[in-house]
Amino acid sequence: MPELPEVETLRRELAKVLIGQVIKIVKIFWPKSVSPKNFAARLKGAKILGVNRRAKILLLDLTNDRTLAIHLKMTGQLVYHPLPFGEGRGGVIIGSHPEDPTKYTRTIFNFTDGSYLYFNDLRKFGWLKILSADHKKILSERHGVEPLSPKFNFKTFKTILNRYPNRRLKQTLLDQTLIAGLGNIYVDESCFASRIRPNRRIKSLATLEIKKLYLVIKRILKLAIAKGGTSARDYVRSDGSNGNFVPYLKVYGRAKQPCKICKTPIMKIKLAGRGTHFCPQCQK
DNA sequence: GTGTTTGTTATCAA
DNA sequence: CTTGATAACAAACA
Repeated sequence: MPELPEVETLRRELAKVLIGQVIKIVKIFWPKSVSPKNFAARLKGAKILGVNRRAKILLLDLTNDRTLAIHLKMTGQLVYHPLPFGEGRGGVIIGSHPEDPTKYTRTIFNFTDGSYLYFNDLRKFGWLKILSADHKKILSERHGVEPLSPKFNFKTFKTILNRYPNRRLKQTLLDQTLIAGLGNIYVDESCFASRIRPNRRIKSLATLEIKKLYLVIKRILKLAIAKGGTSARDYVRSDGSNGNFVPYLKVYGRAKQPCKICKTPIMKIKLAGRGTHFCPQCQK
């Protein structure tokens, strides 16, 4: 369930270790995850010039004006190993580590300095694509505003919401073509923090409610990034460790548990096809 | 065997 | 065009 804060955490961590790396070997264990067909051959010898993010997609900018785009979907992981197994690490040969390759490792990148990047993905929904500059632009244009960019101001947000006035709030917040990067966790958390029920129709929202929602979306995303993201299930950081945002979750994954504000049991319903958590007392 | 988990796209229906 | 629902992708877990 990597959403914006999780992918941004990975982007920051991987930028530190991947920029300047040259790809030596690519091993593919699940070919359906990658494209085009000559994926490995195309990447061999490519140098990583930049590590960026658009929506929930990680973008490794390469030489030759190509970009390796990575979407983790629900269960994808990117784990970086500074040194090959059995070597280095203080000269000590060590056994299995939590971040070692698993039965869910779908692709391995080996760099010329001996380090590795693993793409793990239990459910095989994630993908890795080599994009031309044109296709990268198309990909970007398919997505809406970045909620942490200066372009995401209150006026813009109101305009975006009003695009579909009859939708339920949650459906619009999840719509990647309108706002890029929110997923099930941060939508539920933002609705709670703004005290708005996620099933409210957009057109019923008061200006003050929209203002509150606008502010809490930015606040929650920033805090979640600062904590390294939410490891509710499969997501891990680039060193294999967990993110630290779970203790800050107020409704997501807390069905039937007492609301942290009023003690009322958190309700869980199905909305926009997704499990949706809210406090029936605090949220109106 | 059943329902649930979720990001995204496709498809169908009103 | 809007909206809502469902399936598909795939695997694990209760």
